Amino acid sequence: MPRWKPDAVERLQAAALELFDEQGFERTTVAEIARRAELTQRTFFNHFADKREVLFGMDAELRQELVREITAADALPPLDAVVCAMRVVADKMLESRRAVVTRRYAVIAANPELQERELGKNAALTEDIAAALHARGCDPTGAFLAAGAAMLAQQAAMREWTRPGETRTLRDLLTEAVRSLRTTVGGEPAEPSPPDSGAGPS
Amino acid sequence: MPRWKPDAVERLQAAALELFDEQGFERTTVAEIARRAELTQRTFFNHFADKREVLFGMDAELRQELVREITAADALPPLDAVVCAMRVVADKMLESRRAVVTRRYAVIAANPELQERELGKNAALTEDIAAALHARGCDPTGAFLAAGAAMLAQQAAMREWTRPGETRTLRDLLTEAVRSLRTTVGGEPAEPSPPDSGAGPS
DNA sequence: CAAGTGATTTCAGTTTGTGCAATCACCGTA
DNA sequence: TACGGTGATTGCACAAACTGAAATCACTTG
Repeated sequence: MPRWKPDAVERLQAAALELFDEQGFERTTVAEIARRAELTQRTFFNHFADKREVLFGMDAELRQELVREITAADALPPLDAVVCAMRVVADKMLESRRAVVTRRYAVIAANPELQERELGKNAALTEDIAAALHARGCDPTGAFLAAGAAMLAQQAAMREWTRPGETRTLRDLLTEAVRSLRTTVGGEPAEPSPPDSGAGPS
Repeated sequence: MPRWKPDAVERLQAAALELFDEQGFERTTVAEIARRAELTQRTFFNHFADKREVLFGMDAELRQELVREITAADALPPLDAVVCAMRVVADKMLESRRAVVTRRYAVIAANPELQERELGKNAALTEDIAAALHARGCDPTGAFLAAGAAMLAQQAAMREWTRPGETRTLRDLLTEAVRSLRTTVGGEPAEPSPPDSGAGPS
């Protein structure tokens, strides 16, 4: 007979998601999560750096996979390479888990602290993408802008994808978002050098 | 004789910036900040929601000013309106305080928790910008993408502007970043359609 | 001059997060 | 079989972040 029930990490993650969903993030204490997972508070902090981190488990492998796909898409220009990689990851790792991802997304959307953590994860991912592009010959600023633009489209797509009535695939929503972004950013008759302080009304 | 020394908030902000700069964010305790400002820990938490917030004071007025400028630049297309407003705000509120802003930026860059908070502030600002654009007739997704793109350029510009040797103005760096973003996002050989503004890059 | 206001303080308490030592089933090895 | 090492878990003690409630008291207002 094993000394401990297996899958402590998964049990903690599941308990946390349940409790956050039931009563909110702030009203849930770490001791409570641990109790429901039949573990102790101390064990929780052995597995997760802090209370929020319990919701961000699959981040590492997702990031790893994405970077791999980017370096694989060597032929395409930067933004296309990233978007292409994102489509692959969307199909391979997100599309099948739509229910869980949506639930997690709702929990995060309901709490500012969790939103901040997600923004941090996204920023780290952006840096990784930029690094992968830089390794391919992009200048640092260009790499950062391309990575950021791709993440922007990804965010817009996720917003739609996690909507209650939505049925389109994340892949399609991402493609649509990229097209929209290209329209918004690209097709503007802007004059690059207004004399000073703009031709503003008022 | 007044009962308390005036400007408690400013004193706390100054003390916090000093201490974070001297010994880092984590190694600085709230009690320590309060002591240097000749106040108590409880007073600190009366003025700031948490330890990080003490560094993000001028956010509110900056946001307010930016939104006003955006609604003022009614004639321009979305992205240009936002960038134009950002240039005004850069000139009016940032350029003169380069030293302080750079110092604050360095402190934030040195600590993940502070970076998360800044990302949160930036996200909130993005939402405000998107709301202002939406009020002008943009569709929600388009507004979000335009706001995000502008913030992306702004971030890239800030990175350069706060570099040790850098002498160019934030306004110029922002303009340059926007140009770079338009090149990165717009000029892709997948669908080459630059019908106007004949200066095709690459 | 009495009453009210509001920034500050004190105090007691909860929660997060950490360091350290102890437990004890499991595993490989003699 | 015996035996020592490994590693996930736990208990305990503790710093630090935050919170609610009540008290203080210069200043303001009527």
